[in-house]
Amino acid sequence: MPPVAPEGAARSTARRPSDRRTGRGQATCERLRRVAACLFVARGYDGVSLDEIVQAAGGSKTNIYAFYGGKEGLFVAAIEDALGEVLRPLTGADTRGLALEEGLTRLGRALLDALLTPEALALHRMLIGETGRFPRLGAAWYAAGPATSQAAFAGFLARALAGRPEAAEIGLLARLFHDMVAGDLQHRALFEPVPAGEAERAASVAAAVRAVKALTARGG
Amino acid sequence: MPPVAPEGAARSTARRPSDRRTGRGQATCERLRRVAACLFVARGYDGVSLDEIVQAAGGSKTNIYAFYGGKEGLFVAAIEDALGEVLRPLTGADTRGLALEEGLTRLGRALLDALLTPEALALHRMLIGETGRFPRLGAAWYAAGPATSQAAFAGFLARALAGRPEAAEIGLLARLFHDMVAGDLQHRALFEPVPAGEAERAASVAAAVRAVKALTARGG
DNA sequence: ATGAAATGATACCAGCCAGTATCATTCATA
DNA sequence: TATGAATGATACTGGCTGGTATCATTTCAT
Repeated sequence: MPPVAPEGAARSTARRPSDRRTGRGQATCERLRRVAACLFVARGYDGVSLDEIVQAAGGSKTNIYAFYGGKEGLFVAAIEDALGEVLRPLTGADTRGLALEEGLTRLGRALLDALLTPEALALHRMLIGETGRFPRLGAAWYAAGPATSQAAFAGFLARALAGRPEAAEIGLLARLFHDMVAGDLQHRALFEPVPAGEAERAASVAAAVRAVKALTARGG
Repeated sequence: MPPVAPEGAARSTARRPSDRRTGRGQATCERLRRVAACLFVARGYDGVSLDEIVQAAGGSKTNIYAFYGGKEGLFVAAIEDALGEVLRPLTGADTRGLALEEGLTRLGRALLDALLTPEALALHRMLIGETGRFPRLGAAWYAAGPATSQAAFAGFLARALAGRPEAAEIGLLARLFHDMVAGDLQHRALFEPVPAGEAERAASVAAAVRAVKALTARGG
């Protein structure tokens, strides 16, 4: 039997988060996060047990409590990783020097292809379901997803339109373009097994581009 | 001990769905469905236990197996009810004889108010999460929600524009209008605790209406 | 090298849950 | 009113889960 713990010290034998960490420990820690992200994204928080994660990743439940404090901590860490991973392509398109139509088409298509990825859809689905329990993750998704891509659209529009509309109009245009490109296809993809194919994506982007051109042809 | 069941008959004492149903039974059956809908919508399939439903609704687990065959059956029945309930306002707006701007504004606002209801948002969230397990329900939601309201928009546009654009363009316009009105506000509402207020709703509808007017001013 | 700390494997606990069984009670109907 | 079916209450089963405890093994700083 261990000696009685001094006043204020941990009274149980629960493992405290380690300060020093072994190389092996670091590897296990990352493996756990990667595997957990995959499982959590596919089946949600309640749908995955710690035993399953451990069995797939190696290590042991002890690690989860030592590294992440518990199931919730592992979940948050894993999903924050996945967020950055899935939405990275949103910021990748290079539109310097492109004209309005060409640039919007490229940006819109990049958005659509990123959002309709199976990984992005699964993550989106899961986050919507868990927003009640983990509000911070939902906010992070919105910030990294729609907010980011709308900002990218706005930046391009400001350049391409060379200040013709007022700044406030630019933001609105960007939002409308975003919704016209992605709204319906993403919505349907969340409920159907097979996301829209090449033809539908191109048509959706083309329609949105035509709309923006019509909206900017006169004063707005 | 019951006599040995004849060949092919139910071998266990599990209660078969009843053919005759008592008045009390009918009442319990409906109470179970109502209460279950409320709980399932709020917390999802796994988040609600049969014992909890029974405790809140009265009756007993026996009823659930007799009336609905099990948890899944009760879930599907309850959610199908809720679908019809929540999306009913979508079809309520009367736009006969209204001009383009006035009619679109009224329809758009009706859509937005229906979609941003706490009940609709909770149902939407939950359905997205359970689509993997219950694909039929997701399809039913899309059909009763976006598809229905897009059809309503298309019907009005066809009347208000008096056949000016071709039919194919009408459908596209309706979809774009739907997405411009609801896309961003609904998306945000799914992740934020408080949905958009009066000012934002009016602004979103107004922007979408202006866009449609601009798109139809010339040939489309 | 060596010993304290980090890590791994495993068993365990308490609680929850879907589904079933059993028996008491209530209802519809003849 | 009498009777058989429908309904209600309750307990049980088998399985799973998050979290903890225990002890063996590995790592790494000294």
